[in-house]
Amino acid sequence: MSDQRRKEIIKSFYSVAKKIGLENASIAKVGDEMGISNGLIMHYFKTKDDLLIGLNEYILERHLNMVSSKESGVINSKEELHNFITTLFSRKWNRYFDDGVFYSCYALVYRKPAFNASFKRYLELLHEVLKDKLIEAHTNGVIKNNNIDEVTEVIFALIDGGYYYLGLFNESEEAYKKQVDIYVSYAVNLLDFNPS
Amino acid sequence: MSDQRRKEIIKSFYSVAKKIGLENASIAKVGDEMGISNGLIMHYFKTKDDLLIGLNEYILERHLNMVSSKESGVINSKEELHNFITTLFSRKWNRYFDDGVFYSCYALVYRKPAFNASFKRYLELLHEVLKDKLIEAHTNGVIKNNNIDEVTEVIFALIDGGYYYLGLFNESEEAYKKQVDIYVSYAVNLLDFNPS
DNA sequence: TTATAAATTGAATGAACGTTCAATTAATAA
DNA sequence: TTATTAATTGAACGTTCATTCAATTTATAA
Repeated sequence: MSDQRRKEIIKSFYSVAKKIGLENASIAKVGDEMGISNGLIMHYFKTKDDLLIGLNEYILERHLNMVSSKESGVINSKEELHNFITTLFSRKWNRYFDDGVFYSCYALVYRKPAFNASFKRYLELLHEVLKDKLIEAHTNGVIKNNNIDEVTEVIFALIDGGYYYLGLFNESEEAYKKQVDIYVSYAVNLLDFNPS
Repeated sequence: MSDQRRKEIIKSFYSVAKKIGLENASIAKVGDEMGISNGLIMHYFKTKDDLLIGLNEYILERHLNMVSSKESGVINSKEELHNFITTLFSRKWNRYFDDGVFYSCYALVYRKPAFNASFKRYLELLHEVLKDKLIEAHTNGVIKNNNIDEVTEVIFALIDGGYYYLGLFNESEEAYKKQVDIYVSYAVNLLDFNPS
């Protein structure tokens, strides 16, 4: 099956990029990692750019799936919503997920239209996930704020900006956790909880 | 003068990276751009990695200087503070400043300790600029909120997260401006202005 | 079994890469 | 002027790069 091989190649490309950086990940190294010839990779991807686009889509889809699956539960209480938002701020994602490769892909957004389109779609879907959760929380009377659209955007700016800043620090430091708490508490404050 | 040549080379490296991406900017291309031999570049930078580190420091210093110089005025009114914060959210920076190259550098933070240290220092100084402004505004009775440390961090998360998201959109779109307004208004709301 | 298609190989291509270095030119000091 | 140092050249090195392709193996269908 051709689609499966393509996915295998993308995964190996990702694994190589993780180790040595996206800018150093070459076709030959992916071939070595997989124990196949470089010619075979070129058979499934016309150019290296195609492979890169494939990797980008794979990464974004993977992240989106992880976030979506986390939110399977229904929001019926302040605690549940608080937990969900805390999860969004956490760095546990990057265990399945390399921050360096991710930002290397993001950087391409400014030069390669395919990356821009991919990222845009991904981010809009990601925001949708939180938005749906907040709507649910509002419907269930957990929160009072009904300006869900705006609050979603603001919370996601906090998430992304916080992630960017905290990428410089060590997760295990006390200062790291304190900083996350600040972000989470300001995010939660926007929601105007009903007394429970 | 040796230091000046080094800076010239870094600037040309930056200029090449802007055009074709940091990952494609080679020593030979920088030499071509400057009309000098590639050997000369290696004379001023032992390795390409040294040149990359030089570029990173140049970019961050440049950004920091631009923000610092913007804040020369004293904050004596709500309007002045509002203007300053709006400036921080704006994308006018990237006229002197390539977003793609910037994020490519940031991505290296996760693999190269020198980049991590550089970025950390830069971001902490950058936060300091806003913090000082807010302290000033508080001293001058413009704002009441005296939890300046936290508010600074939250506003900067909004700035960085907003910048990240809006990088996908066209600056001239109406939606872009609306989104910036949301970020700015939420940032300003944190400050608890005195009636003027 | 045989014919056809798909998957895979691996060598070859030319270009570009970072780096080294002996040779040359320009600038500075004695 | 001459001696010394610094700036600069450009060819050469060995490697790696993405890409091409004819040849071969493996799978599928008739």
